[in-house]
Amino acid sequence: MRSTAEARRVTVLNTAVSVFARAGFHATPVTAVAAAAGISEAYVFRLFSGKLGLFVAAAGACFDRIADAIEAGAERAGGDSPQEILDAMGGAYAELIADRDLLLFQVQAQAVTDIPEVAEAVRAGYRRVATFVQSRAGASDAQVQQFFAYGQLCHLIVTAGLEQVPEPWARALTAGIRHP
Amino acid sequence: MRSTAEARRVTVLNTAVSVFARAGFHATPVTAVAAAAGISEAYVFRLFSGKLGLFVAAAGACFDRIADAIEAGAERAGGDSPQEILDAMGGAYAELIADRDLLLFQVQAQAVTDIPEVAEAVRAGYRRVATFVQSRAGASDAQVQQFFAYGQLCHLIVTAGLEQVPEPWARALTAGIRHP
DNA sequence: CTTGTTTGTGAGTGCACACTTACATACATG
DNA sequence: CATGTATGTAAGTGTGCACTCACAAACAAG
Repeated sequence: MRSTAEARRVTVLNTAVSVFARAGFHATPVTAVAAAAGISEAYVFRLFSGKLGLFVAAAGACFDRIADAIEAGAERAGGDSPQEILDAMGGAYAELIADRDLLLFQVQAQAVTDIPEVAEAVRAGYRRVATFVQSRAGASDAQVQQFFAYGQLCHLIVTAGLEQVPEPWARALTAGIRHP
Repeated sequence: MRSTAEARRVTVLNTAVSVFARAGFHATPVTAVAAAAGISEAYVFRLFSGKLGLFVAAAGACFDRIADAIEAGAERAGGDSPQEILDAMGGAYAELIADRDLLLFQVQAQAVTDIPEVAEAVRAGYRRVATFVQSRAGASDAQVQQFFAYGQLCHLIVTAGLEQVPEPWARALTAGIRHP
């Protein structure tokens, strides 16, 4: 016994977020997650109820980390106005996704929402983040909507690699987005 | 000989967009596309260079249809101001994606941008649409950016099924989005 | 009708991968 | 030390799927 099962689950989940982020649910064999976590494939299947259970749990971990980062960002806001708090949250989010894993995992999760369990996990994640953003910033519906619209734009920018494209249209889409 | 190979390719591509849209690249067997197109799997492999070639070609067809719709929408704009033309384009896009296939295909394509050929196809698609929107509407960079940000928000709304969620946060995110 | 070309398919082949089972090893407790 | 329990794995098993190949049927042209 090197570790407790619960501690293993936590480390496996964090590596699962990173590994699933690259190639997505269907293109990522459980072996890849197991190898990255340093344990055997068989043990992953004992820790989680199948590949789907692992992915859904990883989605939970992903949104947990996002919610925590946004919450911490709000604490560092320069002022009390909704827009100032939203900007602080956006900045914290931009810093968090600099390593791209959390952002890409969200994209991968949205791509497999034809699986009901995944769709519910995605809704639960955005429910948590959206309700917190709205209540903590005291922002209007329109401000919250804009916050998430530009968040989703980041998904396009990163997946398409637009920050590497020097053409004018790409510069227009990436303008003002903090180091994505 | 029932049809020419070129005509077959066109019909296969349009069915491929619909079929890939549902479960994505890796979870969709070529058999599924072939069956939906009413031909054998073997013939699909003769018409296209492998599953990846089929998917990339389908991406081209997808963005072709989007570009055409936006172009047609611009013609029906109520006025000449950039915002009016953008609104007309947005309306045309909203109508087009009512059947969800084109929208979901974009999501699936963005999810497999770890494959370089797909990433390039996605960039080419958005390059075409973005440059047209900017030049045709005469819109500012910020207006173009906003146009695409809210377009990407539609992806989240549809994949997560937010239009079916009666809770306040979901209403905020979907407010003003035309029948997604 | 014969020969050639294009359209089309049935029947494989080989491999990757989700999931299981039987077994091993560490640690705790009496 | 004996027994029990939790952690961990090696070695399968079965299936689904990308891709191929040998072959058939339709059409064209001489």
